[in-house]
Amino acid sequence: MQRRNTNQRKLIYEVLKNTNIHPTADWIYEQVRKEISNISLGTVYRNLKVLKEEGKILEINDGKQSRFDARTDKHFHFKCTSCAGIYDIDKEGIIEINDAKLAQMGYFVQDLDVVFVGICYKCKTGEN
Amino acid sequence: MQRRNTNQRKLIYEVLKNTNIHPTADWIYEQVRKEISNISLGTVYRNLKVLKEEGKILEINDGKQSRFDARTDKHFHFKCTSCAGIYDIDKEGIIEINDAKLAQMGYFVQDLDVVFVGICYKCKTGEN
DNA sequence: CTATGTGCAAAGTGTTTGCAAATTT
DNA sequence: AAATTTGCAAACACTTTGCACATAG
Repeated sequence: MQRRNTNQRKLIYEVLKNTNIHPTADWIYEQVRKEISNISLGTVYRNLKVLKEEGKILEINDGKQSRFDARTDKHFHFKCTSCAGIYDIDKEGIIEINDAKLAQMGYFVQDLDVVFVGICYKCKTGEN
Repeated sequence: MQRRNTNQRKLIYEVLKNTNIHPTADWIYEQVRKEISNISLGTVYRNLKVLKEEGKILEINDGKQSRFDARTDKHFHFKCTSCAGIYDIDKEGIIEINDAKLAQMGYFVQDLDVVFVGICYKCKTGEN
């Protein structure tokens, strides 16, 4: 399939690249609406799906809603139980995995989803 | 709130304890229906919520559906991309986490969700 | 007896889709 | 010109909820 580079698609991707809050489709829709006021939510969903297929963005499953992330290099997430914020955690030096043991058990790991759950600095110190 | 031990609740919990497939609410509903034929899906959802509040079961978020797990001790999951099965992975000797570094970064970790994604033995060897 | 739980059906929420018109290439 | 994409609204899938009746304690 020969993809087109529509304004809608470009802008949706731009909006997502310029935030680090891992937004929902609805949040992206509201942002994009500021520029393309008659865009529909369906178009946002369709383009997020396309961008995901192209490997340009990731879908994060957070409860019943999907969130999206334009950062596609391998990294982890931290979810604050107080403010519900999702933060990026660089991979390096955080986790060590025993792949050999997993393979021995019959699980051939290709990917890894890690979500740390806890309290972020702001919430802990009452800065909010 | 003073909880009652209804047949519905007991059976839902039993069904979930006796499987390791991390079923959906609907699967549980179908099983329970074999014994209590007029139970409603709403009752299944309500009781799963109660059991979760009581800490007896866990809710696992898998795409748009919730799955449930009566195993509440700390463990990880492996999700096969081929058969979509979810398997339990014992915690021991699988992962090493640098909590100190995370705390240093301002993330105070209380819990950890890990999902390994890959191919299970059965799918890899074509046993299915 | 009374607070808690149930079955039912309707409503809610996030997401997807069919279609005719519009747009990209 | 042809194929892709759009806006719109309706449809969908999963989950929650209001209510009158039932039941555990």
